[in-house]
Amino acid sequence: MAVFERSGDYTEAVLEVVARIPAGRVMTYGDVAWTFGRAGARAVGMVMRYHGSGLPWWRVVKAGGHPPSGLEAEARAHYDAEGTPLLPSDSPAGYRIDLPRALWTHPDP
DNA sequence: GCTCTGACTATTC
DNA sequence: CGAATAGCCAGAG
Repeated sequence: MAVFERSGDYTEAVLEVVARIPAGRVMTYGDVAWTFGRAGARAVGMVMRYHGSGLPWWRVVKAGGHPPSGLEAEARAHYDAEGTPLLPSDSPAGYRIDLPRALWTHPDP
C-alpha cells in the first residue's frame, strides 16, 4: 500500500497496518505499533486523530479491549455493523471488545 | 531545535 | 475494579 504518502514512514506504516485489519477484527494500539517495529502506542493514536479521516480507526482499540476515548459510541456502531464480537462489561462504555476472538495480527495467516 | 501535548500501556496503591 | 504514576514515541507550536 503506497498510497498513504504522508509526513514520514511512521505515519505511512500506521495507515497501512490499520487499513489491512479485516472487518470484524481489531488490533490494540500497542500491537499496531509493534507490527512495524515501534512501541509508540500513543503516537499511533495521534496519527489516527490527524489522519483518522477515511481510516477504520474503530478497528484499533486499547489494550484492555476498550474503544478510544470519547468514541465509545461511534466505535460501537461500527462493531455492530461489521459483526465484531463484543462482550458485556462494567466499563464506562458499558461494553468491551471480545479480544480473544476479535484480536487480529497484521500478518495474514 | 526545544517543549508541550496526546485516539496509549503497564505497574502500583 | 478504579485512580494515580511513570514511561514511551511522534507530531504540532
